[in-house]
Amino acid sequence: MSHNPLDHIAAAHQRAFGTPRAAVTSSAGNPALREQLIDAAERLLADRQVSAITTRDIARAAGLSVGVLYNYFGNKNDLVVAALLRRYDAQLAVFGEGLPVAGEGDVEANLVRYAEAMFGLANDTLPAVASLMSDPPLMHRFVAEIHGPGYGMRQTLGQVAAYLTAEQGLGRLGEFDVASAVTAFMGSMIALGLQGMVGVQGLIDDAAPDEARAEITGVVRVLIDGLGA
Amino acid sequence: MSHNPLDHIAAAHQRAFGTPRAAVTSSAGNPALREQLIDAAERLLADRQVSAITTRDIARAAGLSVGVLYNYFGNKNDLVVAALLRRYDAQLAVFGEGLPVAGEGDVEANLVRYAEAMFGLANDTLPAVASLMSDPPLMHRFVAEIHGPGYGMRQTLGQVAAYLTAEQGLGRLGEFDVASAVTAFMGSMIALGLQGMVGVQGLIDDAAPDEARAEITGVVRVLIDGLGA
Amino acid sequence: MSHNPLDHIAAAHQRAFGTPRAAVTSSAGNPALREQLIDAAERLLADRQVSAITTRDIARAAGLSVGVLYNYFGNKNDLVVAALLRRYDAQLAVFGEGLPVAGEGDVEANLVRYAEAMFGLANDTLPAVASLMSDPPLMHRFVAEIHGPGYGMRQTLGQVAAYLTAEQGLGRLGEFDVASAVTAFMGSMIALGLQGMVGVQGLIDDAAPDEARAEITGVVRVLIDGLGA
Amino acid sequence: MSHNPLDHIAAAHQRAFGTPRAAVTSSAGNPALREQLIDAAERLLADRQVSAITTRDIARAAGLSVGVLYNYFGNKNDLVVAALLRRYDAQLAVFGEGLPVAGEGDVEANLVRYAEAMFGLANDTLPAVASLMSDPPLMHRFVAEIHGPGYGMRQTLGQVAAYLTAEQGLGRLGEFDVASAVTAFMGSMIALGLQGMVGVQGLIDDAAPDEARAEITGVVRVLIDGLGA
DNA sequence: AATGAATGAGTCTTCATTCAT
DNA sequence: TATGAATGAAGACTCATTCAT
Repeated sequence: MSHNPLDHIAAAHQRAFGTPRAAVTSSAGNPALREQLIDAAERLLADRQVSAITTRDIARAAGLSVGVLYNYFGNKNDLVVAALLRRYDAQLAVFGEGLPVAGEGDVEANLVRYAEAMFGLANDTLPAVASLMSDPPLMHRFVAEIHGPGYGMRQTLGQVAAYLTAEQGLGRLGEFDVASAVTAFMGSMIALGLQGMVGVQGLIDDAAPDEARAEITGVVRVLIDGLGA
Repeated sequence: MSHNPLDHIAAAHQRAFGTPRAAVTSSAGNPALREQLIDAAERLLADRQVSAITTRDIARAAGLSVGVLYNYFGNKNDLVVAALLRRYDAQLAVFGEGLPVAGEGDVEANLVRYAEAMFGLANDTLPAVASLMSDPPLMHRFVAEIHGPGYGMRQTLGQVAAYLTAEQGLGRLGEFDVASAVTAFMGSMIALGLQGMVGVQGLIDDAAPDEARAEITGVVRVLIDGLGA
Repeated sequence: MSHNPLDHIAAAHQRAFGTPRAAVTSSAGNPALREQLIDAAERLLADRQVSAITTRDIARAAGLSVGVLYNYFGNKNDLVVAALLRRYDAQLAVFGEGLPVAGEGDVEANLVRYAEAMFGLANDTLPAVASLMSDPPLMHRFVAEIHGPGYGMRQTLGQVAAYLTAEQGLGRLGEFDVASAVTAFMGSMIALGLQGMVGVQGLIDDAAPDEARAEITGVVRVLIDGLGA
Repeated sequence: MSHNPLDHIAAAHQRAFGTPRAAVTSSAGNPALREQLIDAAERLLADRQVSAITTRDIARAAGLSVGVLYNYFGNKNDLVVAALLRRYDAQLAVFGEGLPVAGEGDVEANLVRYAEAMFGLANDTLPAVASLMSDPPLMHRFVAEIHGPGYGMRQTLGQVAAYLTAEQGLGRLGEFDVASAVTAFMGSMIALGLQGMVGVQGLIDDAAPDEARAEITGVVRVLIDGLGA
């Protein structure tokens, strides 16, 4: 149990958030401006896709000129990656908040709450991921960047894995491969998120986004009970 | 159970794939050229994302001049949608092939084969879907287009649903909500697919794409057995 | 009187309309198709400006293929010139119809009717002239073409000149330079025509196009009475 | 007579030419560049028609790059309108200069000088107006733009109207409708101007542009004496 | 160091003209 | 000879990046 490959993450997390990100680009004098730019880009990223954001947009949103961008970042992509990372971090940071602790409450109810958190994460994260897929080099840079210890989805999923492992230890859940279970959990939530993203009547099912909640419960039950006879 | 909302799909599928697709755009004389253009676009779509493909690229890849595109399609997007649909159809067409029939063989082995097929589908389909996310209007056109009877992912998932339902009827699987099970199945495969897509070491786990097969089996087992005590 | 420089025109007119236009281009087999094309172009010219008409438009309107155009005309402009000439001829042909004869009726009323005819001509003709001004080479070709004996505005104005001269001979009008009078008459009507063309509130005055009629009468009176004390 | 609707224009004129034009488009930093672009466009407008001028042409003529155009104008048409207005203003500005005052000199000689000024204006203005006729939306924008107080041809014609009215008041000209007289005057000069424009041997008469002067005198005499017995 | 105007390559689209059938 | 699909030059406009101030 204590050997789950995801166990080491909490520590890594602490380390990671303590140290500043490796400088993506040639840094310049005023760190505040760098932040201003990232903040602006992050804000724009919430509404639009990467490809729909121009350097002018970012500069205007930051209340700065386009030129400064190149004082703090090698190019537009460097800034976008930084903004994406910040966004990502913010989303992951809230993930764990208020999630049930192993051994407390009803297991099924707890799992539903975990599922809901994962569903929210998928909804927040998927657009950015999709956005990056349009730009493979950018994607790879992003992935390389978040792959440092303590970053990324693994972090988050580590919490899920830890919960499942703990409940197993308490005997409140059966024997199963935790990593696979995490994949199934997260994947189900991604699938649910894609539905709502793709239009009123989605790629996967007809359910409107609002009905997602109901579906989450259904999926959790299947995952708990299994398909077996 | 025999009333699962996905039940009617198999029939629709047959109907749909028998009739040719409604013409997406204004057509011109030589159908071969139209195909040539779609083929070229489809080929490019395999490598690059939608936004990275120019009309010149397509024309060059097709061995034609740029102007010809507008003899067969109203604009670049019309052609791209056509190419995307073709890609999609080709992928869906092979989906059903050689999949196990309910009642035959071992249930778990059958489910692994279904899972593998879904995994392949996710791998083939996700890039295009991601690509479209960068271009919401195009995405909506695409979704509207594939939403006709007999189209889309729902079709395909219908086959999975039908299999699960049939095995339930035969008593080889337990009681569960088929739609939720399909979501969990497909979602797990999407999650696995995303891993491989996102770089050597993925968003979700560290497994290289090659190890996916092993993971599929693991996930299927979890789905069958469930997490319950 | 018999020496007015416009006198020779009537004869020239007869000559001109008897003989076919000098072949503008390499002619081809079927004269009917040539006409079909000119007819189609002429029809389109009534609605749109030269620059807004494509070879495809003409071909479609003629019920022919684009290629045939180049069998009967050297290029698009040759056809346009031919159509413009035909249009022009048709407009001039109706000009004389029903205009008063010298010596009959009231002179002022007669002049108003002439003025109205000129106003109508200006309205029909100005757009085409303007259209040609956007394309100097085309303009020059057109002008060269209509400059043959018996063509063009001179023809028409010759009728006005003849009327004025005749009334002078009858003593119903005073002594004045007929050519200058024709210029003043036609010019006034062109000015009135430009007004209506240029928008609700024109370049020259505020009068709406509908009020033109009233203005015509006013102008005619000024022309008759003169500005002198 | 002192209530002729054109009377108020002189004052408006003074007001208008004192204040800078309302900004036609989104402006950018360097006003000199804006001028450079307008100057270049204006220069090109002297030779070619609107439709024959490309953004590249303007940029090259201005010694700038194409992109800069969009820093100072929303689009090509905005710049063209600005250039057209500048051309127009320059022409109108000189119109009044050195024109005779009512009560001084010989009335006929004065009218000839007015006529000559109008002829010059027609020659300078007509090409642009014709140019715009090929592009109705552009024409309407231009007309709307020049329709402000103190703008446009009406302004200029107001000076003519004022002169005529004043001479009437002094008893040096008879009774006639001033507005109609202005139309006849301006129209005659437009007709004369069109002749020279339309080619060596024109639409209306054969006179070469150089002979225009002689014709002006002839027309003025007719306008003064009238056609009446 | 910040500014923001200038740059110009690159995008989609149109259309007169050609030419194989 | 008629057809109409193919061609490709040209047009307006965008936007990441540079650089003089």
